[in-house]
Amino acid sequence: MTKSSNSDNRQILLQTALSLFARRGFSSVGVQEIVTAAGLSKPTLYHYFGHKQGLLSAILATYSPAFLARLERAADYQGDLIASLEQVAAAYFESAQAEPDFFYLMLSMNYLPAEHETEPLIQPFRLQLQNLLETLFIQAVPQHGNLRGHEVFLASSLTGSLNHQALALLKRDVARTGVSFSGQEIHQLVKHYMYGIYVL
Amino acid sequence: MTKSSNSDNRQILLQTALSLFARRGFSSVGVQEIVTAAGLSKPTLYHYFGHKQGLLSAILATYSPAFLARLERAADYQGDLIASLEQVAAAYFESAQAEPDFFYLMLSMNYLPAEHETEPLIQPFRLQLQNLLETLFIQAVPQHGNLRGHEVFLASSLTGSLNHQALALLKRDVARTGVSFSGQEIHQLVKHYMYGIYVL
DNA sequence: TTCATTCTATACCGATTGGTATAGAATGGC
DNA sequence: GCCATTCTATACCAATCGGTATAGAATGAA
Repeated sequence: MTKSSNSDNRQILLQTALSLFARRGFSSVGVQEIVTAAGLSKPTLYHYFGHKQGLLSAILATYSPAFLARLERAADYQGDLIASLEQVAAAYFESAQAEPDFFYLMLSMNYLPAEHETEPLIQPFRLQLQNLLETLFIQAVPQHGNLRGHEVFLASSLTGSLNHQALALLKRDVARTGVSFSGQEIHQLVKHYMYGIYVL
Repeated sequence: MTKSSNSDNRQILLQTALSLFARRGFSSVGVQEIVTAAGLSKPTLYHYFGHKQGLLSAILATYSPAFLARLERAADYQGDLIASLEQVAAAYFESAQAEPDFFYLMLSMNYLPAEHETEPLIQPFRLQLQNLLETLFIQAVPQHGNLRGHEVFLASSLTGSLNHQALALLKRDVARTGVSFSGQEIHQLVKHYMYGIYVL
């Protein structure tokens, strides 16, 4: 190599595309629109990402590791399931707050049709998240024997609640600068999840 | 009027479009692909639906009333919240089973970005569903005073759980002829929703 | 300096996008 | 029969789609 990589433009393209995809969806945003918004040209984009899907793939590769790592730390089980769940919920909402565009993109991709062109890209992410939560519940089985055999259901149900709650908050706060997730919502969600409706 | 309407082709186009939208998403399916799959031509489609969005709008107008009416009947509160919730969950899954394409389309549209071109079409549907469930919880307040003030959260959380559970089942059973939702999943979901994890 | 390599833009490609102008076929009212 | 209306197809529209051929600018290694 004789020329050091000028990855500034790569970053600009990545951010611009993320913003547009998160707001209007992958399929509805054209490559020309991305490069125009970024103040660059198509060959630059294709130099760094190869094709349109590669751009989305790079977005996932850039943001999802930190997201999943943070959740994995939060899901660390130390004998207190409630504490772990509250940490997971907090990490989930805080990640959404830290990278709202990425979070929104993940959220929408997660519910896309099975034969959608982006499904192969989101599937590993979904599986990792599901595994992460299942592992937490499996670890909690010794203290909570009644969980046994329900790990898949519990992980799926928790993800659904977190997603839908986050969606409502994102749509509600769409006009503000930052999305705010109060600790109250976290406690409410976890308490309801653990004890049902009678503790609300 | 001098010629009675031949709405067969209208129905064919509606069904074909529904099937394609449910499988690959609204934005990824072109008008030409729809009419080719239906064995018709573009002017026929534009005669009945005006534009591409009108086609999606007609799909919603055709299927959502029955879906919501069925849920409304199921959500009828007779003093037993558990019974109502089980009826709602059963109605939700049975509707998904009865019209899997429509259900999948609703599900994916529900989590699309706020500025997606189809958001105005799905918003009324989402609000009606949310209202329907909130009303149920409000009616249950006299018997369950601790619910008061949490109706919005509970309706949102329930929807999220139902959606994510339905998604998992749909993806799991994607290859089979019909999607099967066992009564076991319904009981599990409602019991967990009411009493938390300790009854599983 | 020379040269290989990286990066970027102009201009273009064929294919497809949503949508339509035109005209003809079908059909019911009269 | 005749006419109005509904429905449908061929052929077309400008615009955009994802992607690229070509060439030049920039830069580091030698």
